[in-house]
Amino acid sequence: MSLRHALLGLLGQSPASGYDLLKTFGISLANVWPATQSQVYAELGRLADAGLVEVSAEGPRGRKEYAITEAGLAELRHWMTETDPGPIARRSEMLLRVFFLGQIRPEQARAYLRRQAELGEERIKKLAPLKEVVEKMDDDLSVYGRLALDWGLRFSAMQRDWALWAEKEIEKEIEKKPGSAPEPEARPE
Amino acid sequence: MSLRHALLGLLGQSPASGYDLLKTFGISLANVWPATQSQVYAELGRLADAGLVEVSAEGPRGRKEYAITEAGLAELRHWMTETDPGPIARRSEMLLRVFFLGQIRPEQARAYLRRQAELGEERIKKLAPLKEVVEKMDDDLSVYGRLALDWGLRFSAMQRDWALWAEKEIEKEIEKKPGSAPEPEARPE
DNA sequence: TAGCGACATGTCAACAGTGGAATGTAGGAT
DNA sequence: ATCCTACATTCCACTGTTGACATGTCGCTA
Repeated sequence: MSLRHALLGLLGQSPASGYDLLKTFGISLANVWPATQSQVYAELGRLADAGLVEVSAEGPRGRKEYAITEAGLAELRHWMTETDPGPIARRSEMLLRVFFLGQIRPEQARAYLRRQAELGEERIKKLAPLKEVVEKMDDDLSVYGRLALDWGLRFSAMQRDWALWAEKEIEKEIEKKPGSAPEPEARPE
Repeated sequence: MSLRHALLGLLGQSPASGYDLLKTFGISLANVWPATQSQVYAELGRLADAGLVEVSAEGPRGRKEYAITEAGLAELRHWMTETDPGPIARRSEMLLRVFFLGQIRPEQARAYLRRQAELGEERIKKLAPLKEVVEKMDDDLSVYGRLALDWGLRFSAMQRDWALWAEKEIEKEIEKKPGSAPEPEARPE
């Protein structure tokens, strides 16, 4: 139930409407905690019911600006300092497939890993330019957004290096026992 | 909907009952794709309805052993070779908090990152001994389980190094502007 | 032979997340 | 004056995930 804390965290920085928050989820938080409209508006309602946020202003078009309350701040700080974040990468489709690599032809398995290395490399290329953009943002986001960005960079590099290494491992395995390919492949039909 | 493919992948290696599969999810797949009883039995039923698996034998206690069908194999191979895995780490509570580190006192922020470094280190210590265990398993798992394990090791090391670095970055930030701590902390009442 | 633990499946309620549709308003440009 | 775009919220149906509960059987051992 961390969407709740994501919203509290955002409102802790400054009051905002659901619409504003949604934009943030679409940009800076998109990669760490995506959320949809339906989720955000619903959770804001629940948060208000619980007294953790309150409507601080109403604007045109029915706009409701929410601000965090004292209780909300306390909850936010408690979450940040007293509880451990859950496991990082609960599910990974990418790794799931690795377990089944023995069921396709070795060249296909190698291609898969090569592709993962490429994806890592691409991600680095996409993230790297953001570094300068983040540098110029308002102070908190500049400092902490940079930390998150760096995590992404390191992660992608690790992914790429691992995939490259893994591909070589499979190569070695092929040389060890050449004739062990599983049946040819789904027939064209 | 990758639980479906996880089951196909497992049944692609050898026929098994829901109970058997559940044990696998509890062990080797626990870290890449956890699943509960309810999910596994329900999905097996759906898979059978779709003709991707079939009951290959019935045992004592109502045991139903499922085997993958030709259609299932085709679907498995298609998934493995023709489709890209979804994004690796969709949500990360750990990184979400990083964005809000400016809202707690700098020492608390540093403590958080130090803790993340520790968790990475602990995870390495827990995973490293498994290397030898995996080495001794049946062939496919030995090769591919090792790849997955190595990913975990590299990931944890990356996490630890990043957190250590990030902590130093915050330290630098503190020195730059000393008096910027947000209000004291939730008061003890 | 009684009982226990492992085997084995099935069902249910609740919640989180996804995607889309419906509805309407304000403000700026033509 | 009109129209378009961005603003802004609400509702809904569907799927995936969790955890708990219910139910029953087999095989070993005390």
